[in-house]
Amino acid sequence: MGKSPCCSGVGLKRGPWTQEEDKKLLAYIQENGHGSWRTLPQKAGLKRCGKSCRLRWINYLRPDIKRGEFTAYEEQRIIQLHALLGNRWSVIAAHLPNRTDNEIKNYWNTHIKKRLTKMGIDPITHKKTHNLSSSNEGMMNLSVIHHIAQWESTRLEAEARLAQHPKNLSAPHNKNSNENVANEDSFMMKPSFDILKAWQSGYGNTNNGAAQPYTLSFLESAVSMLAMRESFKTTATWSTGHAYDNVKNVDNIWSSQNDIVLQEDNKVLISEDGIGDVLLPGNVRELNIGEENYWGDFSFSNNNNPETLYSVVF
DNA sequence: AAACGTGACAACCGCGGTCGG
DNA sequence: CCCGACCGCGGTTGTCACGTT
Repeated sequence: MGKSPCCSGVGLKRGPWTQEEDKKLLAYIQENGHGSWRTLPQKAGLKRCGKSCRLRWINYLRPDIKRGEFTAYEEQRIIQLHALLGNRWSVIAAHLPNRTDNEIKNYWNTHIKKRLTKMGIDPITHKKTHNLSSSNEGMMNLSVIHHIAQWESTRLEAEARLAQHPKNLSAPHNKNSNENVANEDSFMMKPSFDILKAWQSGYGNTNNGAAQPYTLSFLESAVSMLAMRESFKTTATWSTGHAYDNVKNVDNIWSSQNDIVLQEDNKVLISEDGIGDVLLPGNVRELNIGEENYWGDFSFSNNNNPETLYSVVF
């Protein structure tokens, strides 16, 4: 369409913003709103192009932006959303309150991408790329296997939903972004949120130093997780006061709510008594989590219904 | 202390979609 | 319907801070 480059105008400033410029932009928008970005710079007394102003506002000056390090919860959420959505940063950002798409994109490129690669996971496809040979091989493999299984699961579910309701696939870059997100929440995003519930109870320790338990939820998956089942096959009777009371004889022991606690020293305490909440001496197993994969993963299956497999993420 | 390398992230660029005349 | 202006997105680059040699 032959558009002129936005920031090539004569006399327009480029590069890092000064405090003075920030003040001018902030003051103008707080007073008048941004209106047309094209005309804003002149009105605000800035020698910048509208595009540059918009970017500065959206990615830096906006008052509702949350800055600082990403929490483990946010990181997990990014990974899961990326597995489902790919590089649709704006959609991913819509599900991480107060984070910008640019910030998430940068964080992905500089942190998460490298970590996944190191774990032997292709950050684009979320599939395993090679065998691991680190000292944490066992744990790393579990993590990788689960990551892949989870990705496959979300992908298959999303595809199934798409096949059932193709017309519901909203067009990208909808002008009305809120509407767009709402559609995805109720439709495309559902599998992802099922998984994400696992992290919603918080992370690590509380302010007073007490261990904070996780609230776990489970995603039924049709994906074969044989490798993981073999690794952790221990038959135990499982009975809890929680939502899965009716499930007995679970292959693996990690199953009820509130009985897994992540400690600061990268270990996980697991209650074997199935009571949850209270980790009684003698009924606790200690489990090392790989140095960087605090999404250390486990699954268990229900012997009464071998077809039903669950994934647990913490 | 200087040069160099690396990581983090802010900022820019070009493309495609949307809207209004 | 067409076309140009505008906006928003994702990929890429630039800049700075910090660590290492």
